[in-house]
Amino acid sequence: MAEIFTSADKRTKYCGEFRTEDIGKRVVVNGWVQRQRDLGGLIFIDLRDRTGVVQLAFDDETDKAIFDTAFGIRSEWVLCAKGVVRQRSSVNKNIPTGEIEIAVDELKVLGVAQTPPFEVGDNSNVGEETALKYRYIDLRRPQMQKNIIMRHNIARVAREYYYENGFLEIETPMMIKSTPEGARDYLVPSRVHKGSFYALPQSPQIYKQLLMLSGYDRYIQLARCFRDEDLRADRQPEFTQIDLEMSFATQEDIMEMNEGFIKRLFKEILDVDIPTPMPRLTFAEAMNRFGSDKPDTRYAMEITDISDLVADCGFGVFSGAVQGGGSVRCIVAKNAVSTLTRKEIDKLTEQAKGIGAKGLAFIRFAEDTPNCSFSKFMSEEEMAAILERIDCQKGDVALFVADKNKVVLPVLGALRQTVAKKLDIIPEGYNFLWITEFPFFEWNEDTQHWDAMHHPFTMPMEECLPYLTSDPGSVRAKAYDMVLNGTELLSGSIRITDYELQQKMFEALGMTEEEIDAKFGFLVDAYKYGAPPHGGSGMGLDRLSMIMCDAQSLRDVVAFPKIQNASEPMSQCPAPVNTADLDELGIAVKPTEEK
RNA sequence: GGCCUGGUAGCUCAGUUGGUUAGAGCGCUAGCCUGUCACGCUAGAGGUCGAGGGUUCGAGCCCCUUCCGGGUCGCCA
Repeated sequence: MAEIFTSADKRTKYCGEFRTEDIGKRVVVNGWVQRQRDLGGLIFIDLRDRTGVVQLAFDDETDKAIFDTAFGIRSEWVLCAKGVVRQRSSVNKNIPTGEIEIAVDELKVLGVAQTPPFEVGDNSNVGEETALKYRYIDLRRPQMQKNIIMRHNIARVAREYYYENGFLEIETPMMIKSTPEGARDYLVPSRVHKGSFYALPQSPQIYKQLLMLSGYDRYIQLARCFRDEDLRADRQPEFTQIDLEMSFATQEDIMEMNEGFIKRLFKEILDVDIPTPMPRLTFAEAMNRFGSDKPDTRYAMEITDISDLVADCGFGVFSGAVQGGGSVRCIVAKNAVSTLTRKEIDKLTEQAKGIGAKGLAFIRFAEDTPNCSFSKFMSEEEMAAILERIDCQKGDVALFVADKNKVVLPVLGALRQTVAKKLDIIPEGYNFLWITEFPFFEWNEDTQHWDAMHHPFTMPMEECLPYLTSDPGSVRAKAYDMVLNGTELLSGSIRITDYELQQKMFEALGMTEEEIDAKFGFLVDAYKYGAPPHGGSGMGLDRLSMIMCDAQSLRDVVAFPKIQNASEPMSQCPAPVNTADLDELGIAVKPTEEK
């Protein structure tokens, strides 16, 4: 039975904060039992809170009743202990409080605990399934507490920085109109308007733009966003964005503002200097050199084009690709022959096929003569020219893809990542860069029309305006992504503020007058009443936290995350609701088909 | 929806070619122990081998179906 907590039981300070200067003081501590060690006539208890542990000591000086209580105490019980801080007779150098202990003379059990399903210590190694089912226990682990506190500090620095720079924090609605573009919306049924639905926002995009029209010229929000799409290690259906918008600002201003935040954040939290301005690559350059619009530039292994060398060679796969308007390109993994065995190359081939390549050609330069999958189709001169172009030497492995550029580049980009991980050549550190000049349009094979790559409110680059309808594929946008170690951390753009141009963009995207009016009528109207030039960005707080915590999954930096099927193992949501509630909403659920 | 991968004690895992009674570490319970700190020592409890079906004299292991995780592709304006 738990004892009652009174004001006299409040902690003097947190467990992890006691030091030698507290010796001799009478103190109160509150916390959870990390471990009880019973040595016979002597009992030690490590008491834990979010700052660390402190040792409670019970010995022959201790009152018999208290000693007996301590004897029965088990892991994860919640205690209030009072006593005098004293020097330990044997110091534990591994913990900050290791020089002292508390000689307990009063002890209250505030909460008893059943044996937990897993141990809370940092050495515990629990599967995610179990951990998430008992997330309230899992969150007690020091590593989790560190991560959650780190995330808090990132949010704190964000608010401090942007407030200091004149940004206003303004909340935008969580119940908004569903827009069928882009990701699937989470829908919220309306009781008052039966058959009608709100949507949870995928981002505050439209509302923050309207705030610019209203004159709140620097806006920030730590905005919750929702997307009903499949999960990944770095993708949760609900996530948080450091969302901002600036009026009377250029693309440069917005990028600088974000760089300033990152610089300050990394200095303050990790004491790491991030050089600014950050390097920049255009989208086209990033694709050509790294095969990705979010390249990890901590290592090289750049893509080389050998199309001109093989355009007329005897290997049909290569010459055919080039003559068909595509290309042949490769990456070279230096000193990789021992890691990239034939078996490993076969695996890479499977990966390449999975992403759309028809196959993978290779040179494996293990012996004096390179082992090459296509050398029999090549003359010696052609082979020599290729080896020279790509700088492939003994010990190296070169991987070639031949196809349309749309296939070649992303496949090599993916292989580059996989190979770098296998070779373990990715250095530690934080490598930021900007990707700019994204294409405005993206051809959608399924619907056979152009989609907006970023979103339809993005400003095209001035020099591209003449080609909006004549050559949409060439139109680039004033859009920019900040990339950190191969992760897209931020995405933003300058917005269209001319409603006639906006109208044109909607039309170029194949939307009819009626569609535009139905979906974005109010937005188009708003821009008729005096719109300042503006733009903004959204930075993924979860991803940023993940990288700064050196975590492998968003689940390590989100307090109560969803698992891969978008459910939550602890509360077991989503869950069916009863028929009466559905009736009130005017909703009937179709029975799932019998299997 | 596709592909890869996993499911054995409360937790983390091992389990050979199909062969007797399925193991280890941690945790848990009990006893001993006055300086531990991942305390130590002794003993003990604890199993629907995810589920169902099949092959076999015999299945944790092989086959089929299915459920549940994880990763990834599609998807994520």
